Amino acid sequence: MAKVKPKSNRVLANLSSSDTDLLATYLEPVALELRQKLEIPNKPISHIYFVEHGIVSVVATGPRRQSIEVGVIGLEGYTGWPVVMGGDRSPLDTFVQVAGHGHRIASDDLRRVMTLSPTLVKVLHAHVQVFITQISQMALANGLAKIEERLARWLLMAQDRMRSNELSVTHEFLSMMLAVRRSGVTVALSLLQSRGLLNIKRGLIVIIDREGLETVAAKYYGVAEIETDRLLGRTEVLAVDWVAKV
Amino acid sequence: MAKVKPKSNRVLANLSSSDTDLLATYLEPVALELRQKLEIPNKPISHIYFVEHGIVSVVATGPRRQSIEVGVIGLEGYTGWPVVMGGDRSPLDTFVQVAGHGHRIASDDLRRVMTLSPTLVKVLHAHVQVFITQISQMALANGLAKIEERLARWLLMAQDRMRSNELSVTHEFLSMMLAVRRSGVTVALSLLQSRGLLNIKRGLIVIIDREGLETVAAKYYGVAEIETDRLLGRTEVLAVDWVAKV
DNA sequence: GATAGTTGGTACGCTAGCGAACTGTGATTA
DNA sequence: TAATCACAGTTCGCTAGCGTACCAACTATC
Repeated sequence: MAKVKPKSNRVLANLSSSDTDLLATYLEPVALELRQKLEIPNKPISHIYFVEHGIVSVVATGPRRQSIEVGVIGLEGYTGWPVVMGGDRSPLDTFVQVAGHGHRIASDDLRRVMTLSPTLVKVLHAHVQVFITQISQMALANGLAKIEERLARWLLMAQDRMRSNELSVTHEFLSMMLAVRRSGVTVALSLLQSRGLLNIKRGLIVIIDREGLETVAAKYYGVAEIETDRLLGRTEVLAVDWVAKV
Repeated sequence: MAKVKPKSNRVLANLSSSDTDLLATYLEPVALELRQKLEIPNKPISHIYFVEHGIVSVVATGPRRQSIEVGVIGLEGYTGWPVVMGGDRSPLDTFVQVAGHGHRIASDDLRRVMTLSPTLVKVLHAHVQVFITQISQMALANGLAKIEERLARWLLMAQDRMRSNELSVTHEFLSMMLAVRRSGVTVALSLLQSRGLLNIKRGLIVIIDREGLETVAAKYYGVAEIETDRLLGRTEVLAVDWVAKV
């Protein structure tokens, strides 16, 4: 059987080789299709997805059918934290925001494997800590930041995960994630462009001045990222994503 | 040694009797003084506090020294989730918002005890799930709700934890928790009072019509509470708080 | 009972962001 | 090549909430 040893996912990259082998038996490579739903609110979670490329959004829905993004998962993490915490569901939506690929494991398999390896559990828990920090920063930004600040923050977080200056997203889409008007996004983006921080193309945003964006995003960006580096290591990109293993 | 078997805390109430005994050795009763800091951002957490009476606030700080509440802990939970998750700190502030009492355990003791009892860990994890849900609902409310809705939500959550219709809080204090103007709180409270949902006294808010408040708070309130009941049991008040144990 | 401090009510002009609409423009398909 | 459609830019009047300030009322203290 040709097993795969994925290394671009920072959680998987932190596993010992024996834990990697243990998981590898159950991990299954998957494509992450745009808009694919990985979890349905209040329904049992079938699989845990370790993202290697692409972005997954975790979204909460309020009254009036409005939704807002509360968390983002990319190559630094995995979906399905309730399973890791002994549960099987959450009230949140989870879907693919930027198509990509990754590996997944069935919830039951993960539950079984977790009982076998405390060191594996430790690494999985590290990302839960990161994720809690990220949500709390999202609560902070949603409550206090202006649109342009939240936008800068979003772009930085997306760039971190995509490892690319070019982000294929529409204003319409961003307006849904931030829960603001579409034209509000257009105005804020124009502002950032006029300051030379990025270039707007149709359906594409090109980041030119990352440091400038960080200045705009102020302290709304960075806290969760420091936690990620602290808990999952400063794994600064691994160019080689896949290593075949016979 | 006179050990105490606290029952008003919903996490402790969910423990098996052997886990209760295990913890009891290390648990120490503590008063929770108003404004007492239980955790300092980015510093090691010394103790985990199981709240039995009172309210603890978890707060994130942004640029311009502004802060906003991202979570609340009362008799349904405990502070110090990073320790349970294998860490030792978080970037968040944690302090006593309404004075009360509880039990605490040193972080190192908890770490040790957790290695001895998987069933204990399971119960501790249940509250982490609840807490994540709560923060995500906070991110939702901060992003989409109006002041009066957030206020109604806050009052309901406080009432749940204090088990009382009377809440001793000032408008000034509420304005800090919600990160809005003090006078914004006054106006919103007046509105709620004019609808007959509550009475405003100096330094005191008396809830008259809880259901009315729930209507105002709409879907911003309730999701986290359902999770709490689901994961920690519908422990509807235990009038007797303390059971002495020789 | 006088005084000082805390808390709450109100008002003013201002800004960010809203909802709704209309227009332009690049991309795609017929 | 024309028609269509998704996407982006802009405008209008409007609302929620802001910052600031001032004053009233209650509380505590001397």
